[in-house]
Amino acid sequence: MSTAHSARARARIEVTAAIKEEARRQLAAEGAAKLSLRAVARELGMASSALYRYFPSRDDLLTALIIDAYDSVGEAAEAAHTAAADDGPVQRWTTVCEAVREWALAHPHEYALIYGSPVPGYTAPETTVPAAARVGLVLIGIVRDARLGPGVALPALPAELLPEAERMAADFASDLPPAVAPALVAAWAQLFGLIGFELFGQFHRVVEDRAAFFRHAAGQLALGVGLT
Amino acid sequence: MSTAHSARARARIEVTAAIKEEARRQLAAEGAAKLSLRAVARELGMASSALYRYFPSRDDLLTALIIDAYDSVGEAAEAAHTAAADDGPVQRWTTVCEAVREWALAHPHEYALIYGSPVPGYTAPETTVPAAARVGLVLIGIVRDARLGPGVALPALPAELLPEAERMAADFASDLPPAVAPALVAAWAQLFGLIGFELFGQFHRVVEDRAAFFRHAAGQLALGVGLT
DNA sequence: CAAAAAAGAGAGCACCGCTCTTGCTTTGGA
DNA sequence: TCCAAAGCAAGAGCGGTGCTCTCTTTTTTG
Repeated sequence: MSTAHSARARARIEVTAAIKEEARRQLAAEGAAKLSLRAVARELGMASSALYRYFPSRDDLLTALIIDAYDSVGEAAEAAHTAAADDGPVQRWTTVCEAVREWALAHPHEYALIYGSPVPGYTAPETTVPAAARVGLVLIGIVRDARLGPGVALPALPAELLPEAERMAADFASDLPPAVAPALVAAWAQLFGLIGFELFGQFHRVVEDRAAFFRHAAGQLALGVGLT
Repeated sequence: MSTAHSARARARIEVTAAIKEEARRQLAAEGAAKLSLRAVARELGMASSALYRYFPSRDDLLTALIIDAYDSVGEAAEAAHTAAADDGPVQRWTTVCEAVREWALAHPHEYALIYGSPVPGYTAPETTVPAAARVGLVLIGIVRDARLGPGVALPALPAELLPEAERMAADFASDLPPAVAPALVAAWAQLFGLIGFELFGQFHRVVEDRAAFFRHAAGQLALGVGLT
């Protein structure tokens, strides 16, 4: 047996962590495109071939970084959520959105890795799903906590969207009215549209005071999901 | 002189077009990351070094493809706009949004090239700006044509956003009330958030009937910019 | 203690972007 | 008309990449 306490197992954990750490350094410095296994190995003083004992391919290393990035932004959102526990729903929503934006501005290459175009052959492994959901869960939680009654000003759904909305609600918002689910998903996607456009330069010469613009847009998103 | 009519100049234009065509083929087939100058040259039966007479670097080739992609999606939006000239504003807005979405679904790698994470060393040249603006101009035009009066249900702007909104309006919506400008930019970014999330797999196991979902979300965006 | 498993190291393959040098062809002015 | 200049194609080569294979060393385990 012995998965945990042998010296070799401990060393493996440490080396794996060191590889990821150095890879994250290079990712932050130069972007995913320039992340090189050989450079990581060089920096760690090991032969590049030895690195393949820990990550069978460059894509596997990237996948590990992707999961970490999802967890990192998820943690940022959760921390902002708990820190704003005493505020009203709209304020709480806006605070979480701003936390996500600030995480993105602080980690642009990591953001690009997870919310930009898929890097290699673009097959996001199933492993990343739970980590990817964390930000969404925080947003759902805010709406859930607000316990909006059925009378809130959410527009009626068109008939063609009704089954989809009920399926969505059953999946991840079982205690909320079905009309909320599509609005929530849309706001979730739109949030990252705003952040991505800012980060990737589409707001160049279009938006100057980006913090104020984002705050207002995030507040509007909150209204769109029925928060008041 | 002689820019146009020498045999050499004609050949240059043809070869340049052939290179871009083959590059676009590879881009569509494998994505920007796998686009290789050597492979393009190989496919065209020329030495890879000869290709550098036409594009001084791989990034320059990519930039040319980026501009073409912006023009392509811009044309799609404009065509949808003119085709829907008889519809009401909301319907027209939705139609244009759907045209952009369909272009993205048909050209995913091109979409990723222009709206995903910046590919190489991420310095979008100033040349791309006019092409990049085309979709936005179509959306502005719809709102402008709708000639919404000041009484439309756009929420009041917070004080901190007022100067920014006036600057925006002066820049690209001089004949519209200032409150429209930030709403328009936000809707523009959110539109690509919706499309990007669908295209890059974030809707996996979240949204099933994506066309219906998108149609509804696009309609909500129209309301958000004051269309009725 | 010996066999087995894990890990490191090196050489090598095929590919990449890019540069430099060497010839050949077209062009345009004297 | 002829000839220098400019434009173009091709080849060799440099340093880099991901990845594989083989060989040796180290650690774990029965």
